[in-house]
Amino acid sequence: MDEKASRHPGEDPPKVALSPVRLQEVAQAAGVSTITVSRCISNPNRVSKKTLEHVLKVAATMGYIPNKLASSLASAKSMVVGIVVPTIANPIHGIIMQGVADLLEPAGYQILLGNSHFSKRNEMELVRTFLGHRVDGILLTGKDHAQECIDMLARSRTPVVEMFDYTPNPIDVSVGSSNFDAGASLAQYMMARGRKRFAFVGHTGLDDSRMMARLEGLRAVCAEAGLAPPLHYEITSDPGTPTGGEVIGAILREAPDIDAVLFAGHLVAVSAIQYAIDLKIDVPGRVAIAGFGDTPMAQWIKPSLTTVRFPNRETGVEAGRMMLERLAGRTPQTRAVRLGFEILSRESA
Amino acid sequence: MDEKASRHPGEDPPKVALSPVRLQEVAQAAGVSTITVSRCISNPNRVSKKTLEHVLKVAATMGYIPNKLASSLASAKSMVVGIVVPTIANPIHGIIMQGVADLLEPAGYQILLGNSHFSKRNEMELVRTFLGHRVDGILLTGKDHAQECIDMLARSRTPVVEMFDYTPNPIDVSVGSSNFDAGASLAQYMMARGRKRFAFVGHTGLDDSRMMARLEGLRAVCAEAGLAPPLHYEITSDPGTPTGGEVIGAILREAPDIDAVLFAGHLVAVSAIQYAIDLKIDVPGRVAIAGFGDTPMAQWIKPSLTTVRFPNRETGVEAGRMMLERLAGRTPQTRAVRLGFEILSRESA
DNA sequence: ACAGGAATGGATAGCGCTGTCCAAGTGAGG
DNA sequence: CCTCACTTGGACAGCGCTATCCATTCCTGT
Repeated sequence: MDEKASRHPGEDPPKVALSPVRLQEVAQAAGVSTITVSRCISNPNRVSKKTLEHVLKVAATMGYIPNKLASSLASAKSMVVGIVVPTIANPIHGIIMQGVADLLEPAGYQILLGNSHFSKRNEMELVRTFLGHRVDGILLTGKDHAQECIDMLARSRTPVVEMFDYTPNPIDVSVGSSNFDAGASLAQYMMARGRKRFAFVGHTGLDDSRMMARLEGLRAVCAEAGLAPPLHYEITSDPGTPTGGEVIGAILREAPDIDAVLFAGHLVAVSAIQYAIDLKIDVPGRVAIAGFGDTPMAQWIKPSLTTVRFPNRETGVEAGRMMLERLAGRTPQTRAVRLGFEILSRESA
Repeated sequence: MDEKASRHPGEDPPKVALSPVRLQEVAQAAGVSTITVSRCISNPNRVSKKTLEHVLKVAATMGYIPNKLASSLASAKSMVVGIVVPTIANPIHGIIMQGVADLLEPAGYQILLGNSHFSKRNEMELVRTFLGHRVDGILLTGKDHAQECIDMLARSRTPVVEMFDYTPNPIDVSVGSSNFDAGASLAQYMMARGRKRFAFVGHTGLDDSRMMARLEGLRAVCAEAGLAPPLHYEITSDPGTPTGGEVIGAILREAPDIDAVLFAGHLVAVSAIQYAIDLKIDVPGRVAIAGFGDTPMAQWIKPSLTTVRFPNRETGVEAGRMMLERLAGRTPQTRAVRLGFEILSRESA
């Protein structure tokens, strides 16, 4: 009926891949106009029940799958949100993403995923790509971003949720916990139990600013209490192969007055406890050990690990909720949501 | 110059969101045609160096971000691949995905992510959605899928990589390890060390068929060796809160001749060892304990856990490699790649 | 029986880009 | 100086869908 539908069966042999069924073909088969089929798919209540059922049946029979590319282009809504994490291999980000996904997927949004590998530059490139895909929203991990990235985001008017770290000045909206506060609280917890000389073990390099913020929190509390500034031991292990344990012996040898060691990661902290047991170091008698982040193992080990639990899943869920709000065109009254953390007081400190 | 470009500056006030710069506007500003700009973006070597530089500079100045929706629609190539995992919260899938992403991202592909929550029905819906987005390829976790999903995939002619489980009959191509073989190998390892009476602990419910396959492998080896069939203890804990430890006491009480316990998960196995120590059960003297899957903790615990290491990252990398092959239009000679596993012989068995 | 409005379906014109085909410019050889 | 191959840029026609506006139909109240 339309010359545009230049699919002359039999004229030339079908291409290698049989091209997918189009809206127009469904319309033709169902004896209605294209727009009616369109409405059946995306606006069912603008069509009578009878037509709807008929069209849907024809569409199903033909195996019709609407082309989202075309619909997104025409409607300027992609129903896709982009999310940037430093690395998916880290379960923390997996859990946060799961929280996000659990909110967004039921609402009909798809997730475009990108790994920044802790690089602001990569993050910016990912944001550019996402913007190219005309995502309806973008979730970013952390609070520090390239200025160019921030500008690009602002110009695009795309809803942005920054998550994980608490920041009072988000690009758009944000949700997270304060690592400075976590470090400070853990220090206070230790001091309340009589600890006076602190060491901090972690690698503050690549992993954005979180580790550093924890150390800063510890430092601030020590300074305020008139204690000696904490010793800082940098370890540069890949995740999964911590040498954190080895460092505990060295610390006690080099600085025997140390009576509390904070490990930036939970994995290192657990391994340190194991090492301490092997070395017959009394934990927490001789030295208290604590970490950041929780893991099942932390409670099974003897002595069990005192640590800070961050609400990762809650962060993801809240981030998803906020994104949904922004996607609906609303602006939440609190643009920066501060989530707490919990000191799990166990045996090691 | 073109009436179609109906953006009369100043005629009516700009809309709430300043609409993004279009190819045509860049072309106009650079004094070239639209197609030339298009080529500068996606086919730079079809344009003279001089024009290229000029156009790129203009585009950068204007903050031009090409609309991938439009380009994908026009070129029938989206540069997006979809990937379905049961849940991103599980680090195993995170690691596999990281492997996939490490191959695909540098090649310019974006990743559309979906969680099936262990449901074939959800998986099918995700596949349908992905197909709607006209992804260039789809990666699926596991080897069991809804028939309708398989048919849909076949009809679409989209490259498909099934990963994680080994299957000799993939929809398209596949890569993974055999859980049956892993169960069998671990059983043989145990038998070679004199173990005669086996128990298997795990929850074979939700988590697709992997746990079951491991048990089947164990069963087959027991049968072949003329041993009593293994006892099967079902535990139904959520991940992260295993009650695996508690079951070990019960097993030894109910079936005192058991001298080897296989745990379907590594987390449960580690917790079981902790419990065994508490209960003063001699491991591996009284009973050997082993698991599937490795975790840093497995080697730190005393006694350290004998377990099967699956090459998760390698699986992801190989899956990414195969996808890239298929995306390039090539079909690898081996359509089903069988990756091995490694029995990490440690102290607990 | 008939106006008035809701409910329903259709025609038209793009969304922003690229594939295809063609025109113009460029340089080497005769 | 002209022809021929080659390089470079452009015009045109869609990709498959939806927004907008318009034409029906169908029901209600008077």
